[in-house]
Amino acid sequence: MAIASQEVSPARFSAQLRSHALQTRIMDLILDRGLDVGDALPTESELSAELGVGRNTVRESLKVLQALGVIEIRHGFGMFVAPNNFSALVSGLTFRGRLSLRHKGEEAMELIDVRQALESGLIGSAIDLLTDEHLADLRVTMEAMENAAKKGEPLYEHDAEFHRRLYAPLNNDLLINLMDVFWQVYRKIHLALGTGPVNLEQQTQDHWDIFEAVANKDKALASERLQRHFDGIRLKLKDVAAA
Amino acid sequence: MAIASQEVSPARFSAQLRSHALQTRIMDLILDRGLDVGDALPTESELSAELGVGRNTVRESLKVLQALGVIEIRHGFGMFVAPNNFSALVSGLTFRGRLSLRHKGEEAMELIDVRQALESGLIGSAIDLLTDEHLADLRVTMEAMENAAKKGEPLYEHDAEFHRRLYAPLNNDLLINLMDVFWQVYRKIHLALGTGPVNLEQQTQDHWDIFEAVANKDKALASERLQRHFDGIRLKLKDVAAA
DNA sequence: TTCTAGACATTGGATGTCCCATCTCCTGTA
DNA sequence: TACAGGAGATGGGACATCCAATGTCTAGAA
Repeated sequence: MAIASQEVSPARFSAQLRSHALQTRIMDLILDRGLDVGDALPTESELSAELGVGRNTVRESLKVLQALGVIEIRHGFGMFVAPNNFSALVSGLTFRGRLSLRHKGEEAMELIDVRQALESGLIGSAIDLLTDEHLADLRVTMEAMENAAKKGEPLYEHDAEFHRRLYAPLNNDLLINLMDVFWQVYRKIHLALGTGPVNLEQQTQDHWDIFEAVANKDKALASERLQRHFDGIRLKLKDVAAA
Repeated sequence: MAIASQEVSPARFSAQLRSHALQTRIMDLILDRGLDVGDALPTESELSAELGVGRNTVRESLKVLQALGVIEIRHGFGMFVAPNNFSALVSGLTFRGRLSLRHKGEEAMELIDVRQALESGLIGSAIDLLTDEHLADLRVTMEAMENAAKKGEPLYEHDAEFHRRLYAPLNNDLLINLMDVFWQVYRKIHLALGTGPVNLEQQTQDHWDIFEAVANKDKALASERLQRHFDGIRLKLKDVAAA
């Protein structure tokens, strides 16, 4: 079989393009059939037959699509169109970050720059759309963070939750996902470097300050305090990297 | 062979985790050996032997790493640590965008929001670091855009180049890559929708306006004009999606 | 010295086989 | 009747092996 003859089979196209083309064909198949998030894809064997390529080849593309967050593979059950989620990017970006830290750690700094720009740039819009409910959620998160700090527990999750909820009013999944990715990458790099001494109280106070500005709907102050928050993170990262 | 017995072989771990673990092992191998961008990885067979898994299995993970931009695979030659590049993300994000357009196109709008926040948020820092050389590059790009517009050619590439150069002073590869990804995704979605009527002159003038503000180092004005630029894009996208 | 053809190493792809994870449904029991 | 447990079907996971395709490098000829 292998009816690859259908296409002109340019043979000059680099293999990389062929591989990429297969991924595209599968994505097109999903779109053409009107499959939506949660819907099941054909089985590997069916895809292999329909696309005229071996099952291993199909599997390689499917794994890539899984890594790209396009589909979700459930062993023994089937494959499904995945909900939006960028967790896949974490691996790649983390690798980049760790690779760069061997040199000068510049790329890790770039990541902070992007986070800073995104967050301080969007805080104004977020405040515009902020409701009392959102604010209540934020306060709950802050209280949880404070409790954790008193117990000497790491604040990773609460910190992430705070930033996630801060931008929830924007109702922008892409943004939330991106920020989550950056956050996780930063955390992994930080852990890989070995955490320096952390001042839990200072960290909590920083967030309370931001919270206060947001609660008062003071856009300029909130933006400024976010800027400083990231400046602090940047300095800390520089210290750790130097050690 | 298949000396998987080395590890406890938990067998209870979901397959997804095992797959992810293999990718991580390969990345760790790269980092442990001190391989740098451009260096060659062991061959597929060697990896298969070293990691104690079949070549097909290794290949699946390698394809994923390629898709994540971690490695570069050259048919018939070998595999190498890839330079930083996020082009892989384009596929996944484009798929998301097209999927969302079947509904209300919200996710495409989210993409514009993120671009707007990034660009208008960072233009200030970019202007701070702007040199005459950067400015000259920008002017060249603008002149090329104007020429293309006069000939009625599409401005896609010049548009992308303009934004790329606008933030070149920041020397932040992550940012440039991200913006490139967003831009390409936007373009693909736009093409998939069928381009509506485009006003080349207006588009060029928008960019000249931004250029002027940047050349005058007027941060506030540049930021505002960038905001309006994206507002225009957003409106246009809404029109096309509605049609 | 320069160009070309072929050997070689390495990845690309196909097929078959077996294993094992998950779900479904049916049966037996309370 | 309702619930629990297990058998079977479905379908992905892993592997071995073959051959094809391709980029590199080298040896030989002009």
